[in-house]
Amino acid sequence: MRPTVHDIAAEAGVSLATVDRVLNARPGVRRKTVDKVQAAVERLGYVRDVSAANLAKKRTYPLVFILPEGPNSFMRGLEAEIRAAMQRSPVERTAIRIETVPPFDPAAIVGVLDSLDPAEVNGVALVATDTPDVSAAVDRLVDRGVHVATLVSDLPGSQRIHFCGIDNLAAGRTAGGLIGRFCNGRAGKVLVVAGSMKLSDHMDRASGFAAVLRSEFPDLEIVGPVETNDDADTVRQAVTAALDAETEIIAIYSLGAGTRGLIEALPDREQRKLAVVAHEVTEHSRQALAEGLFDAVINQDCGHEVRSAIRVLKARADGLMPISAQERIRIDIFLKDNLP
Amino acid sequence: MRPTVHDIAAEAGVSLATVDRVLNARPGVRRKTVDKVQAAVERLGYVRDVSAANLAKKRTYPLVFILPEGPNSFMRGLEAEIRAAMQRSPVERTAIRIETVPPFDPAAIVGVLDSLDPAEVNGVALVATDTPDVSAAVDRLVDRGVHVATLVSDLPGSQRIHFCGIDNLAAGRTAGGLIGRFCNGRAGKVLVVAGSMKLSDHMDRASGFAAVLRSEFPDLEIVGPVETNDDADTVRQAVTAALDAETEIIAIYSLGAGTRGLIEALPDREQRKLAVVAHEVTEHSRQALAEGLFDAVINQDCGHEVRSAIRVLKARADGLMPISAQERIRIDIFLKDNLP
DNA sequence: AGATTTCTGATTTACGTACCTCAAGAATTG
DNA sequence: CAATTCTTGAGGTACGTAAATCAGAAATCT
Repeated sequence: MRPTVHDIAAEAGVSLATVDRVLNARPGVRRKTVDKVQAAVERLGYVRDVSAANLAKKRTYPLVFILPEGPNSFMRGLEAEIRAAMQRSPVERTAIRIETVPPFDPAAIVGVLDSLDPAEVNGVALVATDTPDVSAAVDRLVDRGVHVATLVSDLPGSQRIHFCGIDNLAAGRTAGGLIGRFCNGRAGKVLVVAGSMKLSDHMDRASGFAAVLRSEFPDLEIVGPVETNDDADTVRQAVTAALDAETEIIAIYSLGAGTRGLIEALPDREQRKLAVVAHEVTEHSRQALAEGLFDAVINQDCGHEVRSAIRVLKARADGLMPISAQERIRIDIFLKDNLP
Repeated sequence: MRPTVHDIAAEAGVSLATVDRVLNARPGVRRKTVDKVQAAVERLGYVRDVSAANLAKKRTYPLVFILPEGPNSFMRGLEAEIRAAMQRSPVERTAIRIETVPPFDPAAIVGVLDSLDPAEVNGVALVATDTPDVSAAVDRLVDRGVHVATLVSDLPGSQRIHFCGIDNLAAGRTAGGLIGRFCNGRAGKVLVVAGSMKLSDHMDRASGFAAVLRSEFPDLEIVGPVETNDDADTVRQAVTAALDAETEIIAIYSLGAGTRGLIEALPDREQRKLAVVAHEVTEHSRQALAEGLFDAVINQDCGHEVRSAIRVLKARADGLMPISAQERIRIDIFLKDNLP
């Protein structure tokens, strides 16, 4: 039978109330007594029964998610996952609110961050543009006692407690490794299409990609990155223009969104053998994979990211440090052959 | 505030005791009353508070894991994950026992299965050889009222309730897609190294691999599969012999274990440009990837598999059906660039 | 109708933790 | 030394569900 607080009390030779004070870090216990209790906890291997604890303190965690509005499939998928988490609210004792802001609009994010009331909000997860004003607004919010985690795209200079997303440098390297191997010895140019260099995830992917090409595949030369603001039409025009202008392009790495535009711009498979790697499994990219138009798609599981963000924010609200090893989000690689 | 059993009782116009009888499927309630209560549950959107329920019924789930002994790194990793789950036993209310058997020994598995007492064991997860005797022993155990799940390698003909593992056909296809693209137009032979065709996971991988090569990369011809019983020394000898005999081999797909042997048999990267894809991230394969000796490693997260097995067996012990969509184990692809 | 069986209500206890109050003991201060 | 503050003990209630008992009501059968 696993030990209870009663067993700890008996073992330590103190009362139940004292054990409770120690376990919940309440004041009014002498240092020596605290040690006695903690020793007893160690000896008996006591672990708090989370079920019972949750039952007793019927605490709820008010959280806010901030993400860009607009047609971006990935962001809409992210929103769907947040809504799924809201469905689980009664079980997880969360109260989640979603705030959407215009994409690529630092000022809008700052506005939302500054409007949050620490009395009503326990934690915030946001998809941020990596700009100084957003960073400052995050720091202000943290100073006001709200825990902040970044989602999908990081804010490295800020006081956010955690980044819930993939290692985008590694993602870029992976794309480089794949494209390099898919081109397999052929020399030529690789078109890199990005959304915005204001986003740290796009920046990181571009860097990682360039690093691998430079060191491992020196015969491949990068064209770009072309910035498209993740807009499908812009992507289509940019890719079409680049393919027309540069006949030596043998591969494309699309590290942002607007995948539909990329697909529309791609020439027939037979005409021109391009190695294509894109990001995020969506309806469009899935079909492009299946049809052989894309060779690989790098994906981040936004369900994992949302769940991780909630865990981390809840843990911090309880004064615990998140176990970062457990919260690592993996980079998924999909070929047509392993599409779920 | 979310509704409680008391609210249900009031809403349905019955007593708490009756609500309890209905919710826990206890006998002694008229059909009409059951409907009334269920209607009230629907109306109020009642969901059982798992914390409170777990607290009240202090049930434990005795489970048994059966897996092969021996030096196989993957199996030892699996065992480590099971032991990690045992650490969580107090929280998850499980009582897990591990039984190891000699590898590739159906009779030993049968022996263990037949020795289990339904009174003491609630569920079994096993890494099975796909042979008729094991299948029959599983069916006997199921008939005696013990829930059985297969782990890593399936037993398709049996009455196991669930397979906790990856889609190995898709894994084989993925390997085919990767190797096909890595060879990129070159014609030649591909050596396939397997552990044992008694294992359904190895069978499936080989089939999926062959299917993709046949349909998408007809210039690549399969040599093998060579059976090695997952023994490193046998793998080394087999690969060395094959490479000596067939000078046209340009790629290797190792779909089983004994990865150390494969690494030892591989010629210097410079000498002979081989595309190599293997399975499972272990200490050896990780290093081979990092050194550029392997091009890709396909992995299954055995931590996920163990946790999934426990969830499934617990759910079945409570008479619930597992949500199969949630229990799908993903196929991980690792390059040197995205190694965790 | 009465006897019997089948349902239902009312009530209680337990699970392990959180959190509260009140009183009394111990330690510290002036 | 007394006055004060700090620690501790004892005891209680609450959380929502499970599981049990027992008496009484309702339905079914003879």
